[in-house]
Amino acid sequence: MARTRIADEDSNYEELVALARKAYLDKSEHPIWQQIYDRLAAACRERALVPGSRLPGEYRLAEIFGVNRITMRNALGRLQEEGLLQARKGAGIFVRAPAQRYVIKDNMRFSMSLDASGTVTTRTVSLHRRKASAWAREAYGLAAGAETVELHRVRLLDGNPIYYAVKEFSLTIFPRLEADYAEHGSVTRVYRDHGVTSFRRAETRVSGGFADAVQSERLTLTPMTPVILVDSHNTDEDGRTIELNRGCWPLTSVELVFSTP
Amino acid sequence: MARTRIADEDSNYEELVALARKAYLDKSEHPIWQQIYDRLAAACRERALVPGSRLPGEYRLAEIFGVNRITMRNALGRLQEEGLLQARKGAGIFVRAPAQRYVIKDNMRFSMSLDASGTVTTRTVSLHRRKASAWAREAYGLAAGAETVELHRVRLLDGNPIYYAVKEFSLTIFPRLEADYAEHGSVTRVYRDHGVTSFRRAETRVSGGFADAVQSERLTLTPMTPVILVDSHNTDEDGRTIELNRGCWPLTSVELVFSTP
DNA sequence: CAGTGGTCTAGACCACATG
DNA sequence: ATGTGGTCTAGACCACTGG
Repeated sequence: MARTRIADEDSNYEELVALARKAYLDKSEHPIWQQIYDRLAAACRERALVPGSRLPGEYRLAEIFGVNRITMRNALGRLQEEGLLQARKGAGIFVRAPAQRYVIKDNMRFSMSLDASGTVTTRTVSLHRRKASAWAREAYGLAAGAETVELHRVRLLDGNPIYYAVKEFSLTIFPRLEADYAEHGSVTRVYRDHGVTSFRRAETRVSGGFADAVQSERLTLTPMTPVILVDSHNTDEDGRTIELNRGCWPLTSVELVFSTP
Repeated sequence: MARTRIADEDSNYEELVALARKAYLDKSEHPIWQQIYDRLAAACRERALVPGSRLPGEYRLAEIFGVNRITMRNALGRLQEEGLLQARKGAGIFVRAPAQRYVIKDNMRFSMSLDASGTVTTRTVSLHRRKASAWAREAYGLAAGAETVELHRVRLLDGNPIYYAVKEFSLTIFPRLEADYAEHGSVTRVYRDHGVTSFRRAETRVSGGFADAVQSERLTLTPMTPVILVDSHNTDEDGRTIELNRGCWPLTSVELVFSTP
């Protein structure tokens, strides 16, 4: 593994030197940092820089591109905002997968379905009890001290995280949730095992914000990166709320489609 | 007018001095720029800094807060990203209205309705013909050289721009659009005058991006600020597409709600 | 411990908007 | 003509990550 990483870094190095070779345009019209940004952004999107691999350090990069470290940082900062790179203090700068734009159809009847060209997998981060949130208390009609179950999951496209969601369930509705989910790893399976055969997306709220520490870690983004937030809840056929969900996407990685049936 | 602006700037100055008076916390835990950012963000949200007014220059601000100009710029940069401030080269730094989060309900039957605590007004930026876009050619079934009409509008809350939209119409469907809209300033009126009495939102696509030059100017944002983009189209009762719309919101200013009837 | 990214300072030149 | 924000350089110290 370390073997391939080194190979990746080496191939990155050559690619970067090639990118830096071209002369800069007149800097009064196009700032140097923007030209560097453009070249790196293009390289990321073309996968000329290997997703998951590490870049040389900032001093080295500045040297390669023939600019001051601060100028280099300016370019790197924008690339992080767009989710093309992720810098980790003490560790280095890593190439993220370029943001393919996902198309998510929310048909208001079932859960979101996802159109993607790659392979989508799900990783369960944690499943644990907590004191019910205010949202949950209201939606499920719980008393102040009640417990709920929180499920944290990350969706990955070809191994790259693109969606982080936190779900909160009522133990009154799904008493065997923990064992059930642990065994099958599926929420719809939990539904079925508790007699819920039909459900629908009752409401979806979309807003924007900036990734907090947890969200940025899960999505391998630099903290404070802009994200799209999705709050939603599902109801069963009787109109009872059975699931609360709060999801988070890198800003440019998703396109949510709402259409009439 | 210049009178009140000066008064605003003076009151800003005193507020800023007050904000800078408090000692900074240990900077190894909380970076100085972040502490300055926090204080200014809070002041903007409380409207302690007057929306629309100008701040002192960066050198002066740095002096007030007792830091280097670059450190000050770091804080100011984040505030611009969040749409709390707007810097204009050569002109100064201006206070934007704090981003109240709007709740927009899209019920899939009529056009979006907007819940806001203030007064919403609409400003028409331009109405002109253009060569049909690819999107319009496909949606309206137009030939390659066909003309369409483009309408640019800005929505304001209490005078502050929060939404910028570009609509593209077919002249085949609305031949008298230009005169009609010029006279009444209403799209639904244009619909009615052309015999369209019932219509619905057929599809809404939500995504994220970064404001281009035009969008940032219309929304009084600093260029490259993150925004939420909304593409949608309306159809008449026969299912024929009659309107294409591309809208743009400052990232944290809107919450789009999609719910089942 | 060495190397990394994060922060901060100091000083300089430029293009632009405004009066 | 002046002052503005935008850019760039040079050098420094820190906290963190990793081997």
